[in-house]
Amino acid sequence: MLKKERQAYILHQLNLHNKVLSSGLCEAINVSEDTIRRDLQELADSGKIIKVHGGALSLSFSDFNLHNNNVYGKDEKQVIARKAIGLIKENMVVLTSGGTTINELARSLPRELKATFISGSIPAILEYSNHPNIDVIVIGDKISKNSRITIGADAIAKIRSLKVDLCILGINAIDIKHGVTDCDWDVAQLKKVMIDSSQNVVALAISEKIDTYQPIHICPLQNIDYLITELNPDDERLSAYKKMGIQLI
Amino acid sequence: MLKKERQAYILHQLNLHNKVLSSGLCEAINVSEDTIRRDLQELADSGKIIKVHGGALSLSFSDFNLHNNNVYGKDEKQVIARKAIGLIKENMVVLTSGGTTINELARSLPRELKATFISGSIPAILEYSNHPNIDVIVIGDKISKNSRITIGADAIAKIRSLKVDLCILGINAIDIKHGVTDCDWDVAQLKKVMIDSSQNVVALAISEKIDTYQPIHICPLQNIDYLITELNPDDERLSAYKKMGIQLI
DNA sequence: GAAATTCCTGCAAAAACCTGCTGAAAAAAG
DNA sequence: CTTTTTTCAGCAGGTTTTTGCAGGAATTTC
Repeated sequence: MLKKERQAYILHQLNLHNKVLSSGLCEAINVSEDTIRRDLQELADSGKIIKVHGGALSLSFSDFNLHNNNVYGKDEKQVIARKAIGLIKENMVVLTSGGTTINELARSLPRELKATFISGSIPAILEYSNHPNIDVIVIGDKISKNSRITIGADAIAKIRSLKVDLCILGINAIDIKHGVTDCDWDVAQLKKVMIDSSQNVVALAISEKIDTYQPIHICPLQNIDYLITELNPDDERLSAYKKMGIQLI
Repeated sequence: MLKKERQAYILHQLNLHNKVLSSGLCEAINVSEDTIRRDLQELADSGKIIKVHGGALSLSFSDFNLHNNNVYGKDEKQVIARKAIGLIKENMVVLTSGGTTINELARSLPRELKATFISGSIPAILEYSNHPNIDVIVIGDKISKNSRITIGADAIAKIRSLKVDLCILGINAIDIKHGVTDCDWDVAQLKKVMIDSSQNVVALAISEKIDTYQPIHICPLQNIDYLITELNPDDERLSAYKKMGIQLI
C-alpha cells in the first residue's frame, strides 16, 4: 500500500470514527507501528489531524461547530448506515433521498464498493463523489434550502424515467395506520416517485420515529420492503411491522 | 507499444483501480521502469494523475480537505473572485462552470446578494446553497470524477434550454490565436453550450494561463465579453486582448 | 512509584527516483 | 530517396525516500 493511500485511509477512518489508534491502524494496514507514527506525524504537521498519545483525533473533534459532529443521534445513524450497506451489492444502481441518516450512509460506504448512486441531495452527492469506485448521477433542479435536495418538476420527471435496483429513503415518520409520512410537501412528492421507480425500497429510521406520523402521506407500508433501525430486528417495538410483511434488519 | 498507447493504458488502469504501481506497469507493458516513470511524470505534469512514490493515484484521490485549503494560487483567485462579483447585479441569473476560481467566487459572494445561480459543479453548488439569498439550480447528470461537475447529454440539453444574463467561466487557457481552450473534452463541450446560452460571458483566469493554449477549442475571443485576471487591467500583458474588444477588469 | 505502552532518534537496507548519455526509430527537410 | 533533426526507450551512476529495527526517553496507567 502506497504512502498516500495509507494516509487517505487514515483520514477516512478518522472522518468516520473521529479517532484512530496507532495499534489498530498498523494492524489493519499491516505495516510497522513506526510507519503509522510517521504518517500520523505528517498529517498532524500539515494540520489535517490532531495527534495524541496512542493515536489521533479528527479536527472536527475540537471545533465541535462543524457540520457532521452535531448531528442528532449520530451513533444510531451510523449503526443504521452499516446495516443498510449490507443490502448494496456490487454494480447495483441505487437511488437515495436526503437526510442526515443518508449522509452517514454515504460517508460509511466501503472504498472497494462499486455501484451507481443517484441522488438529488447535495451533501450526499458530495460524499458519494469522494468515493473512488462509485458512479454518481445527480438529479438536477432547484435546491430547497431546508432540505438541501433538488426539488421540482424536472427532478420528478427524471426520477420517473428511471428503474433502479434499490431505493434507500431516510424517513421522517412511520406508523402502522398511516404508513410512511413526512412534513415537507416537496420532499414527499419526490419520495413517492422514488418508490415507484425502484425494485426494492429500504426505509431508514431511528427508533424514535417509529410509530409517529406527519401530515403528508408518502406511501402505505406495503410499499416498503426493508425497515432498518438501530434496534435489534427482534425488538418488540418493531413486531407490528414484521407482521405487515416488512423485513427488519 | 507506442507512447500514447501506453499512457492511455495507464489512464485506463487508473480509472479502473484508482492506483497503479510503477513496478506493476512495467511488468504489464514490458518496458523499463524509467519509461513508466517518464510517462507518469508527463501525465502528472498535465494534471491527469497524481504521482506518488512508487506509482500514481487517480485524481479522485485528492481529498476535498486538501481541496479547500491549499488551492494553488489562492490569493490571486480571491482577487479575481472579488472583481467578478462586481458584475453580478441584483436578481440576475448566472450560469457558472467549475474550477477552483469559481469555488472562490462562490465562497466570497456577499450575504445580501439576491440572485439565481445555475451550475453543475458540486463544490460550487455547495457554497451557493449556504448563502441565504441565493436560489440555486442544479444541472443534473453524471459526475465526472476529475472535474467534479456533471457532464453528459442531459446536462448539455438542459443548459441549451436556458438563456441567462451572465455566464462566468473559470478557464484553463486563453491566447490570441486559439481563443479559449481546454484539456478536457467533456468540460469543453459544456462550456461551449454555456457560452451560447448567455447574454454576457465572463472569463476568469489567473495570469499564468494567459497566452497559453490546450488541445481542445472552446470559443474564439469574440465570444468573451469580460476577462478578469488578478492583474491590473492596464497591464501590458493584457493589451492584446483589449485590442480584440474584450473588456478587462 | 513501577510496569507497560508509546514515542523519538539514529541507522541501515531496499526500493524508487533523477540526470545525463547512447543508440535506435520516427519525422521532417532537402 | 537520402540526410538531418527530433523524439524515444533503455542504461549506468548517484541521490533520495521509505521502511523497519534497536535502544533509550517519555508518558500513561494501575
